[in-house]
Amino acid sequence: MLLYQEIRNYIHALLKTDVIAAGHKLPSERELQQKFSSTRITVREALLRLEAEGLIFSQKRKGWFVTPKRLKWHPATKVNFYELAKQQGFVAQTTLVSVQQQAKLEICQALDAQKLYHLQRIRSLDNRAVMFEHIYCDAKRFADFHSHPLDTSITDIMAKQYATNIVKEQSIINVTVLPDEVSHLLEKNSGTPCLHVIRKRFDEHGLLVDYNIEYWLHNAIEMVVDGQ
Amino acid sequence: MLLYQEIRNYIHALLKTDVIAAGHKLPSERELQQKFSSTRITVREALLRLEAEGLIFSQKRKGWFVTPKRLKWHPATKVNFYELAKQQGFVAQTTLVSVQQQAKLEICQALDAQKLYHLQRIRSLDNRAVMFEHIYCDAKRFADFHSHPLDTSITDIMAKQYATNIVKEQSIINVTVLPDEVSHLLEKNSGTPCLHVIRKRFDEHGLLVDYNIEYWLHNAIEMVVDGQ
DNA sequence: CAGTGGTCTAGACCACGAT
DNA sequence: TCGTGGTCTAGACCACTGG
Repeated sequence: MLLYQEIRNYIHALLKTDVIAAGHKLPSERELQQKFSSTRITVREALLRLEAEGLIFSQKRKGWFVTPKRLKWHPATKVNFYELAKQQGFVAQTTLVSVQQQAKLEICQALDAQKLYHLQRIRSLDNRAVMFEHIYCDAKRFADFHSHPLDTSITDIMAKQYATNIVKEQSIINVTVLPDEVSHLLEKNSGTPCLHVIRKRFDEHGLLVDYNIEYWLHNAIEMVVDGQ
Repeated sequence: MLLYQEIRNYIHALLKTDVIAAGHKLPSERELQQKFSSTRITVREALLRLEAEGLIFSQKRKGWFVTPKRLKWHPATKVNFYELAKQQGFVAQTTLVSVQQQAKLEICQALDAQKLYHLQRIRSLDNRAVMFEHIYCDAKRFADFHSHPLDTSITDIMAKQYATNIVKEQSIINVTVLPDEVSHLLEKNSGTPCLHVIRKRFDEHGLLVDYNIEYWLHNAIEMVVDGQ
């Protein structure tokens, strides 16, 4: 049996038997190294695989922790993040990182807009940052958008303040790693796995309302897709 | 700038400029080590991140290769794998690994069956194995199932031979790593990232028809989900 | 057979966190 | 200040691939 597999199995067992509960800290790399008379490289081999598996995650220079349960997420239905989280026993939070007006060519064309609002937000579950998103929408259609509380539901603001309702959406989802700017914002290491989601939402006339790029930590969600 | 980031950027550039085309081999780890006056550990740090990103993959002891383009997959619609692949310019293939009759308790209950057919199959695109699946269905409902060509479309066989049509399905999707048995079958390393899909399919009476567990290489597909 | 990636040892220095 | 993980060096042996 490979050594890193033994270490992996050992930690697996710790998690399975709830010796270490969700959110709690694992023994340090050096402790594990001693326990298995090995080296940090080999210990990290095991830890990185467990991270890829979604069972543990690291916080920069703080340690390795057990991943909390995943949020069940329905990418095919327009859901209110807070509602969804609450139903599943999480406390959800949204932080507005920045609001800008700008004009990214490709997205302007998609939205048929001259100028864009560009929001950047972070979403957290139980105080754990799990998602970063860019939201782009037409600055003309949503005039004075920044005067609304943009750390709440954008869908609600669009519906109530701009009589704009989302009736259709499309998501394109890839497994990849966080871009370095995003890993920095989420206080993650470079190379952290994630789900990259491009989400387009349309109104009743079939017009594109907003264009969103989301990065979800791969271990924070479970997707549920109903079909046909 | 970190050394492994430099190596990563270097390879990024090779891919971006098509110096190395999809499916082709990267320089060996030792070549890269020399080029950057570094060590294999650091080179592998870069390669593993590029793998997590989905840009390259390794074949055991053969080398690192550039990932071909991803198959666009619609988990919310029942699709014919061959059709889908063909439309996107891939040659698809299915290999039957095993057929058994058995009685796994949990799945028997879900299917309300006494005995199950249990198929194991591998699916390939352009001769690259990209998915492993378990298919479970009621052995009584699908009597003599094994007498049909089980390396073709199960949906078709059920429709044509058993007058059973799928009208609804649900998928639960998680990002994780291949279980070791599966990584072995797909000739992948232990710890290879994947999408783990549990797919349940129902007939017009709302009865569960089959229960599938799929493991897709994370770099082989892109999910497209339409909503509302 | 030589070359490849997979695994492993035994160290080191650093930035940052907790205290 | 001390412990943490993040990065890096300089080697090694092995199983397996390919010619």
